[in-house]
Amino acid sequence: MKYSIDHKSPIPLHIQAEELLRSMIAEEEFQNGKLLPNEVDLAKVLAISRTTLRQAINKLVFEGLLIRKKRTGTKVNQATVSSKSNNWLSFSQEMKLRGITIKNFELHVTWVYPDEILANFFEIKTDRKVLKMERVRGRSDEPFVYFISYFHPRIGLTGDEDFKRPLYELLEMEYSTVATLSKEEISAHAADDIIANKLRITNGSPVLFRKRFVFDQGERPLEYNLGYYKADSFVYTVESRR
Amino acid sequence: MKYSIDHKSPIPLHIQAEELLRSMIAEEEFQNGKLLPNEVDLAKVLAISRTTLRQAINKLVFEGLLIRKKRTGTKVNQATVSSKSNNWLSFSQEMKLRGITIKNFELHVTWVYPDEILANFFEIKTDRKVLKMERVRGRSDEPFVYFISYFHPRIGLTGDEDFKRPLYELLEMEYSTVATLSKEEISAHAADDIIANKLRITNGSPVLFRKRFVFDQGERPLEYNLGYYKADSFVYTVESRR
DNA sequence: GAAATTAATATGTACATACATTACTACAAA
DNA sequence: TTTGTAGTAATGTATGTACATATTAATTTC
Repeated sequence: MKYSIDHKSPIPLHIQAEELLRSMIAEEEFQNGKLLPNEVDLAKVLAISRTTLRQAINKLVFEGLLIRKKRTGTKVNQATVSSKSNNWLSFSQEMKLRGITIKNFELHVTWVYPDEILANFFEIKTDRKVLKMERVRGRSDEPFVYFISYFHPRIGLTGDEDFKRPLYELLEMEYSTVATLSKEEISAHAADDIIANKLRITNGSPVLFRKRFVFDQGERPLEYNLGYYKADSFVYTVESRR
Repeated sequence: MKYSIDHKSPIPLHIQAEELLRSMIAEEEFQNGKLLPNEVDLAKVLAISRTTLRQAINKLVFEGLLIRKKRTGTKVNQATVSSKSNNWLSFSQEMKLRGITIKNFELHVTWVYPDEILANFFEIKTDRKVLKMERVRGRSDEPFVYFISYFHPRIGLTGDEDFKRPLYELLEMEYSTVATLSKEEISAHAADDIIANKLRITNGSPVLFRKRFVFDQGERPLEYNLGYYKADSFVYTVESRR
């Protein structure tokens, strides 16, 4: 069986089902509009109840990844090209979901002294070094984002970690640190020398700038992240209700 | 009983329950952190099954309006209350809050035929005219945003309204149309001739571009709004929790 | 051949039920 | 005072079942 579910695992079945559906979604044939197996059959194959399967599907429908249609079936939502704000997929996962393979152009990890702003956010003194990570990423030979991240020393990162793994997974698995709250500020800027160079664009070109403050469960500061996106390569979507 | 559900109504019970929860959420005491009735009891009071009630609660939890906690209960997510409602301040209110007085530079109102995209969003034919509003606003003698808005003919705007009043107030008071859902896309662009001219910047300068789809209670399309903000004059903030 | 009818098939709604897990409370033991 | 333990109250997980509804596809009728 290609897909299967472990009934003995402590991980809830609907979560397993959700993960499984996500990997199905990532597959090319479903990306191209092929219908997923119908609920009754799929539930039978996975040996879970239809209710449980629907719980998993519902979540993805809500996220906008799947679309249901009566008498027809359920398929991947092709219209959803842009990302949802409250979905916490990491950058690479997000891109993978859209069939874009990410290439890392640069990856520098160093220890630096924080400036005033950073020390203030982390609630530490400026003589305590923090881990800084710089990263340029993009598709094929075209970089489109330049990230700078600072991590709170509390986490316990050494700098020798495998930063090619999804970041939040790394933090969650290895350092039992879970990012639960993020405050972001988005604005447009003109690229300065450094950024223009990293993104291979001309000085003064537009970039989307995202500043991100990430907190853990206890609302303690975790990460300070700056992202410079080449214009038109990134669309930020927000949905709000009152 | 204050809250109740009509079992004879053709509207699904879980939808009725959802609406009911929304009105509970709107109440002050719950806004202030009071726990909702527990699921078992509430289901009993409403005479629906716990499963059905959970279906309704789940949706609101997904939306981030409610937060569940084991052994404690379910309550309104206070973090979203503040930031979300902030999001819904109108432009001039928002600016007033920051001590900036807004000046209107241009205000054009015309009737135009919608293009394909707009007609599709409004779910109307391309031969039905819609109201278009263009606006340049800023502080003292410096314009910093160029808005283009299209309004659904259903609303009943004539074009002779006083558009200097706050927009959402106008719609709510005079046309009993309440905007409840907005989907936004934010990206960075280079200004073209038209935009550069409106904002008095040079061609190719960075602008923050915000595309906004606004819906009413019934999720029917209301307004399509394009906003071009001069770089550094506008920061978009988002807060999200998982 | 066109229009109306019927059947089939997928998701949609709803219930009753059971046990698991989490985390708070209170009390007892060390 | 601290630590352990049992009880309890809430949400979390999961199943089986039944019928409703919408939409496509096939069939019959005109």
